[in-house]
Amino acid sequence: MANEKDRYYDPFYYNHHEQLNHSSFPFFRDEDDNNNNSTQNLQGFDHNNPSLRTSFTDCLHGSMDYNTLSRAFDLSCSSSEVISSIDENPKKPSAGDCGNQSTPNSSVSSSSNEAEAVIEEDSTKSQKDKQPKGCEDGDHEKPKKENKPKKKEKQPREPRFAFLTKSEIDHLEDGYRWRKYGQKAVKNSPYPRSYYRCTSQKCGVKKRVERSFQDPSIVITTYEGQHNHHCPATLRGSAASMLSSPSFFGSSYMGSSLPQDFLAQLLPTYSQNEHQNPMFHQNLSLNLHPQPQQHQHQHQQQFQLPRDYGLLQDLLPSSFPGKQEP
DNA sequence: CGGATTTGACCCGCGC
DNA sequence: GCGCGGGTCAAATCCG
Repeated sequence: MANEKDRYYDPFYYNHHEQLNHSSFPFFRDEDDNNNNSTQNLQGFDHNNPSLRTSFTDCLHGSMDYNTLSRAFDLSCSSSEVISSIDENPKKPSAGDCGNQSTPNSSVSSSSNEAEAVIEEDSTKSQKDKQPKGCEDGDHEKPKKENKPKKKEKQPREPRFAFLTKSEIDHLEDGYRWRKYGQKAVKNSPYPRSYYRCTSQKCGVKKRVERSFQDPSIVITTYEGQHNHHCPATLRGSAASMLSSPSFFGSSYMGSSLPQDFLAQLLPTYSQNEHQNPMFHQNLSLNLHPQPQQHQHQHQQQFQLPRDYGLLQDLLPSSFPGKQEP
């Protein structure tokens, strides 16, 4: 079914419709201002332009994981490799609060390995998963399924972000601890889909991991929700604390020359911590110019631009390559 | 022994 | 209403 919903939902839609490629990829904003702005191509963003590629990727270079960036950009946390973000939500999700992070849109992530795309899935599907069916509501000791929880009111699902990652590792390390709670065979795919939940108490973040059957080297990781706690296993030191701070962007960096200044400062700091960052060892070797050299980089890293590219545009200095002039 | 994973069963939404 | 498929539960099992 190639309806609009699937179009946004299915990562492969973009691959197959070449809306998502290295020369242009769309950014969907989950704005109320919907639709006219629902798609935003990165005019002037030439991924083949080395200077541009490096300007952004360099900064994130191998040293930042998606958690870091997502925090920095007020995103939900997720794992590796991201290049672009697509929001299928025609309307503002406004959910996924889980606490502090409330600034909408914008999604940036970095990762290891070579990412193909990032898609924010929508919350229109069922949300029965919102609450555990048969859990603690007292009256059904024989929980197992026959508890008809009297029509839970339709509660919007958390925004979801799907990451396409080129990796041989299914479950990519992202610094958070996950517990697998399910696995399902995927229709038309020999590869199963795994379901994980954040092990942190009161953190309802979930993620699904599956491998593309069309390109088995690609792992599709879908995050749902936002962590309401700090990443337990990642960034230590200054970069971590800086990025973890909700006020980070709200302070001196906001509204100024964000990417270059911010990233320029960030990178060195973080790089010092490379050896401390577990992710770095695992899959953060970076290849800024993906070329036939995969043999030496089993995992390559790229990252994604903020989902709300428009917002980023505002923050970009005019000298930033690829910045759109108003 | 406690936590994580596996896995079959079940629930639920959706399309026909 | 029925079947399908996605998502979740929870008992069993594994593992450090």
